[in-house]
Amino acid sequence: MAVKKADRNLDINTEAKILEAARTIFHKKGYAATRTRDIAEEAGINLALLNYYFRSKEKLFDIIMLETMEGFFQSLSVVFNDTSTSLEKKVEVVTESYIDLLLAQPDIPIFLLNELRTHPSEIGEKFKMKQIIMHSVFFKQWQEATKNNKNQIPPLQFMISLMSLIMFPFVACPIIKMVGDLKQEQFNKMMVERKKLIPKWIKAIMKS
Amino acid sequence: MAVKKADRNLDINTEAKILEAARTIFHKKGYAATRTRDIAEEAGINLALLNYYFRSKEKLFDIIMLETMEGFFQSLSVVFNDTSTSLEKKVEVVTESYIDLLLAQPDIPIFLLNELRTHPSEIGEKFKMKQIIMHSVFFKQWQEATKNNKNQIPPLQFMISLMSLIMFPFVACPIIKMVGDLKQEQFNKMMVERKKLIPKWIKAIMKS
DNA sequence: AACTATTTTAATCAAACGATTAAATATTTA
DNA sequence: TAAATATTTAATCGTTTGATTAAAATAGTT
Repeated sequence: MAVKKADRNLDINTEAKILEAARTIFHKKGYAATRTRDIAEEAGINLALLNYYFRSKEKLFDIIMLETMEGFFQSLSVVFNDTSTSLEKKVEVVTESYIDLLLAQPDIPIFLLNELRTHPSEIGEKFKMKQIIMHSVFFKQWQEATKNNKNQIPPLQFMISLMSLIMFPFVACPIIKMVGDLKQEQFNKMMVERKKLIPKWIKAIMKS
Repeated sequence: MAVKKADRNLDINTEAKILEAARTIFHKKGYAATRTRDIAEEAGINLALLNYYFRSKEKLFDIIMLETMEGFFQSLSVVFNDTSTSLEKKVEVVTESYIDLLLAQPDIPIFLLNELRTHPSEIGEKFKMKQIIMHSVFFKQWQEATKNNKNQIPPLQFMISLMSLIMFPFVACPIIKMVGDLKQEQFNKMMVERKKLIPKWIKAIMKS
């Protein structure tokens, strides 16, 4: 009896196990291609248990979706509103921290983008992304830094480009590996290289 | 009777109608979220007819997938191997033609990327993308142009960045619209702006 | 130990979905 | 025109899938 109790405590909360399995499968396959039975199997539990804890596939998905978006935009918010760092430093920090994040969890961008495309975004509206990004310290610094350029680059255009350079390679990973005939390890090495390249390029763009 | 025949000729080939409907729905929802009944309804035909013409959902999908990839990479191949234009001109042409393509069919990049992620790529291997891109005139010109730089940018890194700047905004369209509080029309206007911005930025990067 | 509440399972339901069949209609060919 | 072929439909089959139910196992409490 005592042993059994110890065993139970070892393999975490059942709820947590289900959530972890759901995260894995949803991130990998997306909502539509995911079967609740897959999640149950991955979690090592019965299918009925999943519905007992989370009522429905959609409710479970909403939790994962919300949690994923939060995790993804939080880092951005923190870095962008640091009043103690320069614009250039922010670019370096954002680039480095996001590439690290994506190396650890490469499925997240395409998961988010693909689900936001299909699911008309009830979820997305919960985030005050507009507030977080458009009124950030980063944005004010950018406008300050480029106000003397003849052709000032619109802040949103700049923002989009920075995020493109950081995130797109992970979204396009399968194609890049095909075109460049790379294995996962070589691909990752390239992404690490980009931590240095992207800030350089951004500086070059700002001076233009 | 003559009238009926005329009617029939008007509404194209039934096969073509089904293909067009399949293209629309698959591009919009992806394979897993698409129901064959949706395609039949969109095409204005019976469900059985779809299977009569194309045997199965998967066979129909493969046709659309192949056709979509071909269309998407062909333009690239043509521009990249034009021996009569300069490197800078090629960047301009690629940027402009691809942004035009994506303004007309904005769903294509995320459709392709998402399907390539799930479906282990039997399809992808049919394309000799490596040949097309890595041995293109464009690549040789790039290496020539940057060979005197202290830190030569690896061609594949450059290629990735160019494609990122062009394509990612369309993939991230829903988020960008949320962050910038934009309507579709305003978003499109921004993309048109980028036709001029991206070649400028690329030049700035090349000089660095 | 006895009782209650919680957790887990096996079995099953009902709807959704891809696919098939057999028959009807239209078109082409002889 | 008659026979043969191609096109289209209504009805339905068999699986898959999300969800439920009722009962068993376990944990917690007195």
